[in-house]
Amino acid sequence: MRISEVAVRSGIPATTLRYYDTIGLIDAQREPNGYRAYDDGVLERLSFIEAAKQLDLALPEIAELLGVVEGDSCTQVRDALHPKLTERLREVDAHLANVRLLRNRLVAATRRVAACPDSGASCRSECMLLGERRRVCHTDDEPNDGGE
Amino acid sequence: MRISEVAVRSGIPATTLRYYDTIGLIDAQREPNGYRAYDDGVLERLSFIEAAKQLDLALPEIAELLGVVEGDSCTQVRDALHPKLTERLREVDAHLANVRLLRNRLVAATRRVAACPDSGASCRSECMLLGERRRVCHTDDEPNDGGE
DNA sequence: CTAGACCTTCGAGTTGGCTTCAAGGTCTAG
DNA sequence: CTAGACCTTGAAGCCAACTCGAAGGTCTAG
Repeated sequence: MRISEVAVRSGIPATTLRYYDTIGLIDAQREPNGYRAYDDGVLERLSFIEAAKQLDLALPEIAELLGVVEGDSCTQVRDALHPKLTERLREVDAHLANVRLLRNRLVAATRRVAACPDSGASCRSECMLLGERRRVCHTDDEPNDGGE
Repeated sequence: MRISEVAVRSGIPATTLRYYDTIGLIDAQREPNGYRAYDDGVLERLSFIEAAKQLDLALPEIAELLGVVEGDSCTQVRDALHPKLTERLREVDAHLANVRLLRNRLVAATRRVAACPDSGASCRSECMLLGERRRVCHTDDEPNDGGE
C-alpha cells in the first residue's frame, strides 16, 4: 500500500503519516523507487494510535506502547498499558481540579465586577480585580452559571 | 524606579517586564540614558495583569482591558470587563466538559484493559483499545478513582 | 514526449508566553 | 582606570503535533 491509500483508508493525512515516520511512530518499508510501502497491519496500528490520542497520551508515549503492543502477549500489553492509563487518569484529575479552581475564581470575579459600584472607595479594587484575592468565595456548583 | 526594582517589588522577572514592554502591555518612560523608568502605578497595573492571568485571560485581551482600566470610570471598566469574564467562563465550562469526557474515556479504557484476558479472541481488541469504542460506558463519578 | 498525478526530502511556520544568549552601553566605588 | 553591577537590543530557543512550501524524482496515459 502506498501512502495515499493508507491516508484514505485511515483518514489520517499523508503529511501526518510522513511525520509519524520521521519520529519513528510508524515504520514503513520502501519500494525500490523510494516510495513508502505499508502492509495491512499499519491500519490496526493507526487505530491504536488514534485511540491512544483520544486518551490524550503523548506521541512518544504511544510509540513506546506500540513497541510493546507489536507481537507481544496480551498480558505484556496489559501490564504496559494499564499503568500508563492510571497515571494519565491521575494527571487528568489534577488538571480537572485546576480548571475547577479557575472556574471558581472566574465566578467570584464576575460577581465582584458585576457588583462594582459606579463610584466610591471600593470602586477601584472591585472593578480592577484587585484586593482581597484570598477570599476566593468557593462556589462548587459547576456549569450552572453562577450569579448574574 | 528602574526595572530591577519593579522586578523585586512585583515578583515578576525583569526579562518578563521587558517582554511586556515589547508587546505593549506595560509602557515605560525612559531615562536620558535609555533605561526604563517606571512610576509607582506600574505595580497596581502588574497586580491587575497577574489577577487577569489567574483568570486565564490572554495577554492581548489583558492589554485591551488595561487600556480601559487606565483612567476611565468604574462603570466603563465594569462594562468592558464583565462580558470578557462571562465569555471566559463559557469557554472554561466548554473545556471542562471536554476534560470530563476524556476522563470518562480513560476510566472506561482502564477497566477494559484491566479486564483484558490473558489470551483469546477478544484479547487484541481489549488490550489494544480497539473495537466498540462507541460504548463509552459513562461513569459520571469524578475524582473517585473508578474501578481497579 | 509531455502533462499531470503521485511520491520524495528538507526546512520553516504555526500557537503563547516567555527564557536565554550574545554583544555591547552606563554608571559607580575604589 | 577598571571591575563589576546594572542596563540595552535583537534574535533565537522552547513546548507539541503537525502543516505548508519549495524543489525535484517517478510513473503512466495519450
